[in-house]
Amino acid sequence: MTDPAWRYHRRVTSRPAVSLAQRKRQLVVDELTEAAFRLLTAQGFDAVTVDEIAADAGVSKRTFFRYFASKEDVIVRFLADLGTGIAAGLAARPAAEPPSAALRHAVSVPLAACGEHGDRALRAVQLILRTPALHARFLERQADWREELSAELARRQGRDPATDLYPRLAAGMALTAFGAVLERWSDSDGAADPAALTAEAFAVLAPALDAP
Amino acid sequence: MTDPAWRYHRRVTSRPAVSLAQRKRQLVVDELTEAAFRLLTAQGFDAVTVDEIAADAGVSKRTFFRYFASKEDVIVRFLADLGTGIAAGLAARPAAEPPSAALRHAVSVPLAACGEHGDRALRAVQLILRTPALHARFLERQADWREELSAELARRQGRDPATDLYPRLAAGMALTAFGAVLERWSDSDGAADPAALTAEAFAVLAPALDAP
DNA sequence: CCGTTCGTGTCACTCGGTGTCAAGACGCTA
DNA sequence: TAGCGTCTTGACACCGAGTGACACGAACGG
Repeated sequence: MTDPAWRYHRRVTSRPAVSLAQRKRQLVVDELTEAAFRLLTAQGFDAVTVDEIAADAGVSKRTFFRYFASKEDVIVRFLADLGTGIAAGLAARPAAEPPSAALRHAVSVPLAACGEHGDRALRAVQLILRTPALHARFLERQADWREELSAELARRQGRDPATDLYPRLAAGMALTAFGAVLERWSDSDGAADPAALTAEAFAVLAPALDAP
Repeated sequence: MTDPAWRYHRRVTSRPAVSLAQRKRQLVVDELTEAAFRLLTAQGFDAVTVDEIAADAGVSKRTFFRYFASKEDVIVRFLADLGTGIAAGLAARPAAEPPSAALRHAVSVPLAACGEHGDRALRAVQLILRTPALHARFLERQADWREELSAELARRQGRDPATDLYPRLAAGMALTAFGAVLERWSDSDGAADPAALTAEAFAVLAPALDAP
């Protein structure tokens, strides 16, 4: 799950690039995720038990918890994985770029990934935003992203995060924008353009983000 | 719990101002909250069961859940109740006041209440910020506050929340400041001054909050 | 004094989540 | 090909959060 790209590797030598065991593990992950999505989106989060998801995927409940930390994890990971690269995305931006533009690009990475996945990502977002338990877990993840973003911002601008509130606030603002865009996108059933919404949101935040 | 002021009413006629049943209920709430605080702060959130809290307060587990929706609720409610008035606090500010100042005052209300409760509030905040399960629930509450704040901001400025991102973003910024202040206050073991931190945070946000 | 209402404890149950263990599949080596 | 260690799995037992049902007793109203 950490690097989905492996799935497209092809065996070129007598030894496979990825082991059989790895492929089997990925197969189970996919099957479980698929089953969870189908059942949860159809019947609601609370109406489906972990046993049902596991049975639908053809494994035991115990095995489910060997792959996912919690019932929420199956769904949240879908988005959460997208956000892990957010701080790295910021680090990749040129140092001369103003914070508002750099942060906008960093946040656009997971947002763009959302758009690509199309229907699956949209349903995940809608399910998360409408289910309190999932929403809570998602916010927890966002708090982790905020720490990373904050640290990277402090490094980038040579600020001391222990005394200076700016990095923490700027990271929070960027994620506020992220959340707002996700909400609009979800409410519009995918009709709204995430990139346009992001630009609009950062236009509002820019005066504070780029203040001297 | 919705109106703690009743506790200070005194009986002036032959009929008590509040019924015996009400006072008994409040007594149970206090006892349960007290027990939860003592046990959870001493041993950690996961190391204490609801049965233990209930037994310590002299009631059954079933009764605990008649007063609190979940184990997290006992602690989170402590802060959550403070935040319910945030939107009302904003509504009470003069219409001519710039958003940054109005929001700062609105957010200061629960923050000031924190300072008054002294040690109890500090321990609650520290427990919440250090316990993932509690943190998640707290963030959920904050999301509720954000909706209220957002609606009140839209009303206040005559903006349409369906098309205009500003109210949603401004509310998010205010709560980002709130969270940052809480974090600093918690990390400093109560040494930092919430009011000063709040002023500092809103100085950063003001350019975006008050932009034309 | 009696019927009603309300709060409570007990019991039984569901479900999320974990520890343990034995059995099977795989890879390596002789 | 037989044997051996490693990894994954399912089965089972178990804990704790949370809920529904019911019966009991105390307070309230007539």
